[in-house]
Amino acid sequence: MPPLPPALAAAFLEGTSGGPKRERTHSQLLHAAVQVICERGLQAATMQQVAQAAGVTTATLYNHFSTKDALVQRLAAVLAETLCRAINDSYAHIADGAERMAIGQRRYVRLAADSPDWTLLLLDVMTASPLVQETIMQYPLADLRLGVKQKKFKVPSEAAALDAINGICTQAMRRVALGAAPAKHDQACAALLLRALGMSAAEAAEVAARPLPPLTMEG
Amino acid sequence: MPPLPPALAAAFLEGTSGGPKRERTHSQLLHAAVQVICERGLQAATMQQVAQAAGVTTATLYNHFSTKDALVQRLAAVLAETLCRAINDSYAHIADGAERMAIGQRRYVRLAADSPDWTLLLLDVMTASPLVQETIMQYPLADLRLGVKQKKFKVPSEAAALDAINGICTQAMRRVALGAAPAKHDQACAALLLRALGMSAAEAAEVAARPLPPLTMEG
Amino acid sequence: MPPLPPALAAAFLEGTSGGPKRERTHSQLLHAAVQVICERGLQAATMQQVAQAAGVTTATLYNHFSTKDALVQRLAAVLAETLCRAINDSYAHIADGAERMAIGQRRYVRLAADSPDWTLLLLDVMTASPLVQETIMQYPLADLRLGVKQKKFKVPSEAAALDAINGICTQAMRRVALGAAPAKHDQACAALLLRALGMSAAEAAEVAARPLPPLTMEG
Amino acid sequence: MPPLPPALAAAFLEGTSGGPKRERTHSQLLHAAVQVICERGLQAATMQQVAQAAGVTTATLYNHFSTKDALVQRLAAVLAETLCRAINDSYAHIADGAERMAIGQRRYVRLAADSPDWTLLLLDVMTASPLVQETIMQYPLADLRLGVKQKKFKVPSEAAALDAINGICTQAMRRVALGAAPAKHDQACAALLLRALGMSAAEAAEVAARPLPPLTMEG
DNA sequence: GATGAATGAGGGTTCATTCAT
DNA sequence: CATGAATGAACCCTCATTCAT
Repeated sequence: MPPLPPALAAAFLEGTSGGPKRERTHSQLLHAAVQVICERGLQAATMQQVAQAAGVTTATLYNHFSTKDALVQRLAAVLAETLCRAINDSYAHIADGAERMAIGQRRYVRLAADSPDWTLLLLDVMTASPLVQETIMQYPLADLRLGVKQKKFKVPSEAAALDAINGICTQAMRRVALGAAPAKHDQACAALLLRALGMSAAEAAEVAARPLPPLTMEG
Repeated sequence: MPPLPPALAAAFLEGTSGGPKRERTHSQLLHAAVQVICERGLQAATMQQVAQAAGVTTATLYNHFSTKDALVQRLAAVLAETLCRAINDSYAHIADGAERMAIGQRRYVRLAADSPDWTLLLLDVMTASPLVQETIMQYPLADLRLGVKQKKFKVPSEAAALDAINGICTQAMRRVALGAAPAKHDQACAALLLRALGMSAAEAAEVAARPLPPLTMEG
Repeated sequence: MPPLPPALAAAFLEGTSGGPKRERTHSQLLHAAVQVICERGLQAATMQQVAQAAGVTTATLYNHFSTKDALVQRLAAVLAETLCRAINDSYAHIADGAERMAIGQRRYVRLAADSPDWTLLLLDVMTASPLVQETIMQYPLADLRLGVKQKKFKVPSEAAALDAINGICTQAMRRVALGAAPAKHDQACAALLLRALGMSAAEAAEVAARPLPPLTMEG
Repeated sequence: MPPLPPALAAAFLEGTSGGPKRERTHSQLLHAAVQVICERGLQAATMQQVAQAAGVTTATLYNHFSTKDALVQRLAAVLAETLCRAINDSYAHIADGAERMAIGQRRYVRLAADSPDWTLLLLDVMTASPLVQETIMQYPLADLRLGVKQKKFKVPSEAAALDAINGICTQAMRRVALGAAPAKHDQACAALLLRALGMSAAEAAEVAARPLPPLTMEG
């Protein structure tokens, strides 16, 4: 399963082998979907391909997900859940809103370097699932508010700030995934983001350059 | 053609009536494509529907565009060309790189308010056509470099700056097109962008609040 | 179970609560089938839907009826049995073959007014089950022969008479069930039938207008 | 094309070889539909089978009939049109409403003897297409009214009379098609029908026994 | 006897695309 | 150049039915 980010594989794969049969199949189907969508793209991927990749018939696939859209939605939700939890847990011990923001941002961008295909899948899937997008944005939103309360950030509107956070991150991920980014793109983008949110250039650069806490699923 | 932004309609429609027959048909086909894609979405739109909307047979449509992808690419190129030229022309007389940047950004965001469907089409089409995206980005890139030369901007890397420009703008457009934006979202986002590019909060806010030059196609 | 004709519900429902477990389940399955087929139509109804309506799994349903056709056949038989017995019992005390014929006919037509969905189901199911149709026709056949023996009827052939009986009745039921029948359609059709079987117009009208004996399941 | 009633084949087949290509294909598709539905039954017949029988792909079939239902409706309409016109033309010269009624009825019943499969198709298709059924009933309705005006018929209600006409005829056709009818079933049923409509037994028998005018398409 | 899970076989429908005219 | 007509290749989805537990 090459495209799966190694750091997240463990968490996402959990349940593949244990648990009752229905849940095992369910997991296998989601994994097959990841594989296929990574290879062919979201809209070119077919239910048949997913079923075949999972080693079941389409009928079985439809027993678990009543439509292709339902499968995609569920996949988006699971991916988002897994990813957000993993990243967020990695900096649970950081109290500084600005640093939290920078770490989150940089983690996503680095993910794109580690697993380009997977990242494009994620971006595709998010666009197709506004609900999940909102779920994801809860995390940076919390950090944003924390930073504001700590007087690190000052923004004209929360909506604009969210657009900056989401927009810069998304764009950076896409660029990195496509292989068109210079070195330390994650830091540069994080610095720009912090500046957009109201920090001075110096501060922003410093916070954005701090070492990233490790990403483990065991914490 | 309700979804076409009125300000751009004239420019885009040019060529519909004049010129040799082949070019007229060509234009009509592109217009039909805009209509259909606005109504059904990029991927749900079919060649048959486009042909019918243009009042020709599919075979004729294929005489002009050898594949659906070619049609979409061409449409993207024309849309981008028209839009960029119009917006860029509107602030040709502005010498301040920062103000130029802000105006460009705000114009795009306002477009989303005026023509939500058309905007979503544009965003769709851009995602599907990296080449065109690059073309568009030439304009803000020039303004970015101008601002840097004028010491208004200071950025860690051009790539990061472009991601900020593109990302914030795209996200803001989407939010506005979906009707989820507060008032003056264009100004707020422009201000954030200018801050990201290195301006102080005060300066950024002032520049972002300056009146927008009118958008005419005749100038 | 709204579509079940109230007068027949009791008889049809008998066995739902009493008896050994297997028979109770059997009854419940048939009832579920009635419900589902009334709602979706005979051919659109699926075994899954029937099972779900009965609160069991499809596998259980298949434990009782080896195929969908078997279920339908059994349902047809039970419906016919229930219905014929009820109607026939209601005029057991009538000795006049012509009156018996008229009552039977009118009862069926009235059933269509009381329970249109159920009636359409019945017609569907009959068409799909010639054996059951023949079973039903035994009752009017007996009345026909009685009437002939009593010199009330005189027909060129039994087959033709049966076609008249069955055809007029079926058609009238359909019309009534579809809501396209005038008032007293049952009497009018019964009168036509009696005339077809050889009675004078005056006699036919008189017999067809006699009061219907009540339809009870207990008598 | 065994199941097509020879007498009607000519009329129905007209257009198979002449005319523009689209219409030729259209006709071929309808013929293929007749064949397939006769062999497999209405609901078991698939679009694929029809397409294959016509020697085209399913896509072509869908170019002509946008859904299976559309195909069936159109087929019903064409069959009804062909059949009604042929039968009606055959007794255009008869002025007696009763005789017209008897001829129509008998022709339909005889049709069932000549082409049992085709008849069952017709009955199936009619049930699935109430609009067409109404179209067909226009012809006997006209004869009914004529007979009433001529004082040959006297009926309690037009609706009841139509049910008798339609019901007896349908039932007789089915019985004959299934091979369960005695000799001269057409005459017997016609006589019953005329009696139902108010004629005396003697008159009815006499009218029903008159020779049938020939059924030619050339008239 | 009931169940959970799975499936084989196909059904209707779509659409980008081609080619003789 | 435009067209009418046709098509190949899937696609999403359904459902009667089975079998290990």
